[in-house]
Amino acid sequence: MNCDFDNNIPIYIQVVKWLENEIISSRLSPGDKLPSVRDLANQFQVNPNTIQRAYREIEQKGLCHTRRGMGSFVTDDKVKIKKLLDEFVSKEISDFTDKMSKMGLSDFDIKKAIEQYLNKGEIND
Amino acid sequence: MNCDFDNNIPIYIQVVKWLENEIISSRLSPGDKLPSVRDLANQFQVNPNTIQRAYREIEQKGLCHTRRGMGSFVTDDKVKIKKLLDEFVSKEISDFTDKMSKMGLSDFDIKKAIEQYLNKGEIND
Amino acid sequence: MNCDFDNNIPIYIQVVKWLENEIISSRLSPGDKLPSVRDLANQFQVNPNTIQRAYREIEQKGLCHTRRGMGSFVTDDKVKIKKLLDEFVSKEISDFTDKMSKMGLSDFDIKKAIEQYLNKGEIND
Amino acid sequence: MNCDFDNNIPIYIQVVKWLENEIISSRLSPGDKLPSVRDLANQFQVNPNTIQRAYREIEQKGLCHTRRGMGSFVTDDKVKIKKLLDEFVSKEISDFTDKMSKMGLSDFDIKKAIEQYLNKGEIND
DNA sequence: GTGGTCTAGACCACA
DNA sequence: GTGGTCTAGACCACA
Repeated sequence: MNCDFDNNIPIYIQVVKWLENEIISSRLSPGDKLPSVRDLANQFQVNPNTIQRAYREIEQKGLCHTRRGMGSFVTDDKVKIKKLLDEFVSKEISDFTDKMSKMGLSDFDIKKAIEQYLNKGEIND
Repeated sequence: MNCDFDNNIPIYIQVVKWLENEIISSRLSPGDKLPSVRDLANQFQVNPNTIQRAYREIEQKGLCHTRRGMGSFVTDDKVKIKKLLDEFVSKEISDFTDKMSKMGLSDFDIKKAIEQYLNKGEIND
Repeated sequence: MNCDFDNNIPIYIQVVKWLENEIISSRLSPGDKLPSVRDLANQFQVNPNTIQRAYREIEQKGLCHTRRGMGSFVTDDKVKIKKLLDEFVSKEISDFTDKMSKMGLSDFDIKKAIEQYLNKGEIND
Repeated sequence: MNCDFDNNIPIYIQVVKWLENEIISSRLSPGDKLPSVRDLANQFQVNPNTIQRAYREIEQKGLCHTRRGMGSFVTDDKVKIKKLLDEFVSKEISDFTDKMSKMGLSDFDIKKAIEQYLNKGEIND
């Protein structure tokens, strides 16, 4: 994240996305404590209210639960997390291939472009 | 597009993206007349001011020019359009693979997932 | 309502309850425009943000939808409204009779007490 | 009670309500020893300070008195308890019928709904 | 320390 | 005019 918010999207939405990302990618595990509202506000240099709103949203989605005075914790529902991960990956793939198709790339072009991009990375490493 | 705007992003920005897309994908060719502000406002069911603003933006980017009383026309600068297309494709590919990597997919996983998705489409067609 | 909030319950929750009440009791009909955020804030003498939060909650519950720049409108889903009314009435009745039972009143006592209370009203009118 | 607190109301207030309820319903009789602060804190899984505060409140209302080293005891003032019971019942009845009226139920509807609800219980028992 | 609510007020998007 | 986001900062509930 590194605080580089897109100015055209509400900050709290971007924080929601970031938190969901942390959870479904397992960088935060079930039961883990999320950073405190104040800490994250400080880290991202935004108002605590903005962070709080983001936390409220992901709590409503059932991705975490809050214990007053103690903090917020990632849900223990591993099935839910897995399902969200699968949905996320599927959606990204279909969005990506759709965009490429609209730009005139054939399926073959798409596969080739991906492979070239990934191989380039391998050589660089 | 189909008028399904994301409520969290200014509509004029989404219209800009849509117009750029039309141009760099060659659905609108160099020299083609863009739809009139009124028509597009009507089609997207938004305020003409919003479309106006989008047109102003892509004109500033040099993607179109306006001729008084005649309308707006796609730039004739094919090199510029081609360059934008290449940049767009590169950016989408790197964004996509980055997201997949962050979700824990290896390069091999990514290629496989793409292939599966594309093959599925072939069978269905 | 008349602005007499219970100090022990968050104001926005009380506003949510009030709005739900207006809708399920049909004092506001499907499609009706809700008061503007600013107007209601003024009427209840609370901060617009507080009212906005209440509106956000009932929108999430599907009781209204918001059109930017135009206002919020009661949902057209009459079935949903009817269902909520039925649930509300059932819950109030069971809560009420439970409380009365816990206070030692028999079913007969409860019926009698209700009748006496209602008849008293009739005579007074 | 069963520890299912409403998160939107201070817990100590909910404990006060619960204790008053125990007393005016005669589940706790005049002179009876109230549970110790620690026991109740343990039973409700809340901080002892919270229970302490609730006890202070009902002591101020004259519903119990504390004897150093012995615990808290329900007041012996039966008249006071009876009066509170009557007030409670009256208030609940008028609140209930008011709510039902606001939902558009006539007096007849209210009586009928109560009777149906109570009869249903009888059959099930 | 940690979360929750609320206010006053700024500024933006859209009609 | 109408809704939406955000900030700075106060004050409360709970551990």
